[in-house]
Amino acid sequence: MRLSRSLIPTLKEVPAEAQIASHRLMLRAGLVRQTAAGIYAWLPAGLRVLNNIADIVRTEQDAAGAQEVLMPTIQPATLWQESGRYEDYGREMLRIRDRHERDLLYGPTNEEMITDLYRQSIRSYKELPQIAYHIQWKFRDEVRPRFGVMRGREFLMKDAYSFDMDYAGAVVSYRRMMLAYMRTFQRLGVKAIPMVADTGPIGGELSHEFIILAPTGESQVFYDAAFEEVDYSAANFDIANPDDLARFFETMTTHYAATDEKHDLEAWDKVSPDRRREGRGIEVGHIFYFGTKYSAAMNFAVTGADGQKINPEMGSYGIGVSRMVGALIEASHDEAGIIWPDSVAPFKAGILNLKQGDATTDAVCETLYGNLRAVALYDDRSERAGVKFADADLMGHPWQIVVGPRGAASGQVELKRRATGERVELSVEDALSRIGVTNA
RNA sequence: CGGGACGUAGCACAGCCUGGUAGUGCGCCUGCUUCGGGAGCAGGAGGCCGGAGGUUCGAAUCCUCUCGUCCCGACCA
Repeated sequence: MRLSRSLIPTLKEVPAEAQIASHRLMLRAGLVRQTAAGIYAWLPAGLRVLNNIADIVRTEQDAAGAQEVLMPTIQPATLWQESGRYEDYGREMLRIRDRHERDLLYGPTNEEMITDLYRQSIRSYKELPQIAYHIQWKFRDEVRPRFGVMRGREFLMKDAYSFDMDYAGAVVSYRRMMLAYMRTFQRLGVKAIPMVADTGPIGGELSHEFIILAPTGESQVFYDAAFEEVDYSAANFDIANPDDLARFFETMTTHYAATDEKHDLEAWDKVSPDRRREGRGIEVGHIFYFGTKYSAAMNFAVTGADGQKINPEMGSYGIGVSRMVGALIEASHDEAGIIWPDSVAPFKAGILNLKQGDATTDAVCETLYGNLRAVALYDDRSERAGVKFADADLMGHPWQIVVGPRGAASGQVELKRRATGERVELSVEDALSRIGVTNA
């Protein structure tokens, strides 16, 4: 994109409402604008990040054997009355009434709806197990939205639901999702630690929160270094193989990990001191098994091999996609701005034309832009160099290609790596190949 | 949901106590100079002071109501 023709309004000063780093940077870098408390419009650069994250989540869900669906944002109250949650959910649920006085709601989650969809069509044990997911906007009318996109009222979430014939099958689905999550977070360029979470009335061990490490995270976390050493790749764990999943699950659950609320000093003492890791974290995902809670309440039963009706065992698996945008920034920024991981950056590279209007400089920039196109943001504004440097650092492109009149005259550009600050002078061709574009 | 603040130009804020022609910095526009880390000078545009009522000769300023936003705490992807 050409910056001069883009709705990417960077800000030099910070709007008063933004307190935490990610919120300030998201506003300053022109990723989002607030529309109402906890409700944001995603501008071009922000939307690209959101889509990049969603794509990675999607790829890993598909690889785990989950199938993508898309359920609506608006749901009929009747479904929730069946499960009893219409009354239980409280004021967090945004309730709506249509012109026919029918009660509707803006979905905060989708257990009821997915259960309804399955009960309509799935009759036999031969059709299970299955996992379905969707990436959809949710609404929870938080009393106090804050931290920008990290705790908004409207948020984009990937939620998956598993259906199995028995507990053993549900465990396999659970582990499969857990592995998919670890791979997802790895690809997103963050360290994530699974932590045992409250299972509430369901009981059991099958509920985990995924905390990604960020210096400004909301809770203190303690964990064994073992989590940082696991090889989550397909070479090590075949996600389709239950034995591999069992081995994976064991490594995830035998090592110590807890947030400050659940920190167990006795157990912590047993972790060898050189392996103790402490940090702060942000919750970005949650998976849990809840048995037949919804299948029983909503009368979803399939015929088993023995002819008996059985309520499938269910689990649900969420990743806060929009929250992840904020969390990634919390995990990766400095004084000057955002430092995007390559995998999610809105633009792989920023092209900085330091002398707009200079024939040679313009020509070199156009060549670069012609090769990079959609993966680059070309700063073609008639701004001074300092402004362009500052904005490029703010926006956090992994690479900056700095084109000045002196270098341009001899075919040289400067390539800067945002994460390290390292700069090198090289030819246009070499710059392109370093970035990973080879058709120069 | 308890507690506390704040709404004045696109952004950050002053003015309000003590009513009397709405200001500053940044940003924006024009010109000249400058030109590799948020330039300088000169000129200019931009406000129903969140909204509604009230008090007053006169309200950004005082009073009442209302809407919105933020912060702390309890709660959540």
